[in-house]
Amino acid sequence: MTYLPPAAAYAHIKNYLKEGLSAGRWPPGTLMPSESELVTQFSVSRMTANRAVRELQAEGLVERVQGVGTFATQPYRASSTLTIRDLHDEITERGHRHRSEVHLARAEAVSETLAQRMGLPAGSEVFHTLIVHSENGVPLLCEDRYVNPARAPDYLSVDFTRTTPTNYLLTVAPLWEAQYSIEAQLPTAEEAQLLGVKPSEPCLIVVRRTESQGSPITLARLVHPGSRYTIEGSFKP
Amino acid sequence: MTYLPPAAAYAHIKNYLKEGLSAGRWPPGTLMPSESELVTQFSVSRMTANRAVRELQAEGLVERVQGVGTFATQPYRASSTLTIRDLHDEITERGHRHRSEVHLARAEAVSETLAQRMGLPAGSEVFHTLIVHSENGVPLLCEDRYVNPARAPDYLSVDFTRTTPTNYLLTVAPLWEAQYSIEAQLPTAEEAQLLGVKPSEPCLIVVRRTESQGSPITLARLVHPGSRYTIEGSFKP
DNA sequence: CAGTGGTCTAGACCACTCG
DNA sequence: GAGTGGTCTAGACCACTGT
Repeated sequence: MTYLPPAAAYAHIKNYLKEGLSAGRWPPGTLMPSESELVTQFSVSRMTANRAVRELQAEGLVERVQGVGTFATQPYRASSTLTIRDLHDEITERGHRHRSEVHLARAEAVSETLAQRMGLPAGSEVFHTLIVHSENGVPLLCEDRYVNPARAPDYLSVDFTRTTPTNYLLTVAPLWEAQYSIEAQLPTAEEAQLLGVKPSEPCLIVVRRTESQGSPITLARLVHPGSRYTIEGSFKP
Repeated sequence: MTYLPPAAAYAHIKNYLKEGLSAGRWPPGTLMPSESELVTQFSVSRMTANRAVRELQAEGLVERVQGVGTFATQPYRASSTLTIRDLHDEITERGHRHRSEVHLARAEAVSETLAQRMGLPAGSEVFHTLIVHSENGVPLLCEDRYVNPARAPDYLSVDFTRTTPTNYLLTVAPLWEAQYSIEAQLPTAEEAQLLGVKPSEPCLIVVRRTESQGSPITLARLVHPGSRYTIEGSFKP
């Protein structure tokens, strides 16, 4: 979106509708102008009006029902774009030094519960890594990760002091889907020791499971010391 | 998107490009097919090819540069849609009972630091509420909130045992922008007491600042007991 | 200059929903 | 049947980038 001749017509229409929504005309659930109304009101072709409304739909501001009309949405779903970044990039972008310590990297037989959580057949093998990431020498993340060998057969041969599992897995299987949970917990004794924090230090724990095209890729438990790490973000509707 | 005649042409093209990206053709940064190439390859009009590529751009899968071409993106930005839900809806959707206890609701003069954090002029007044939300009688959230009176003059007269501040503020000022941070911390002594947890219990703390059209709306500190609450979500690229 | 993306038009056909 | 959204076309003009 670099080309903005004083203003594109579809953008005009989008603005008009957005401001109207913001101002409370068209309360949630009410009918909004139809495409043909916009066509006459703004003297544009239908494709242009359509694009404006379709983009609002993609942004979640309106709902459209074929044969019926366009409706303002209940905006409590204020969805946002949470950017999951690779910790390595985050650190180096701050101009700091990132280092990884690999404490474990091996193949294991899956336990029953793990097989279930990952969606793997019982009795199969998984790759298991335990890596501590630090920023300028300060431990920032303890990453306990299981990987589906079928999706990343060379995983164990990767040098994780040079790249991160996240980064590597993105090259092997881009375009994934993920479920995550974020919670506050005390670390396990081992995690506390690896991170160099007291066992009583609250930690921010992200559990993330990713899959691609229906088959699981990885399950990771990311433990951050609460005193050293926060997730930040912003969103616009 | 209810109407899918066997398959829309633009969707065909999107799929073709997505699968190619997923398969590793067009590694990150490389040039992708131009619109005119897609036009001949798929026998469609340029508008149709354009729509396919434009939607991929909106999804963050490609970058486009006018006069140059379309490029595959570095996918480490795996952006997602984090849905900020109203706790009341979340609880009632589980079939449980939500109750709010209002511990504080008054106007105050802003402190200097608060004025700065909210982006308000020093010396002005703000509304301040402190509400504890519980699910089936168990405290789940301690909500400490400051509100800009200019944006919600009737805020203090709202009955917060019947609606939530989030809900009310959405009706007053829809379409907002927000910055948030998520961290793990110990609660303050007051918060621990209000939530009925030990002061040593890790808490998930979300600090959210919202504004709309450049003027601040509210600043909230949401404290959840770590043992009772997790943020969950999923995303697809 | 040729090639790219950014936008727009004036039609068109279709599927769906409602009265 | 009238009105809605969903899609598509075959052109067009423009701005930008490279060589």
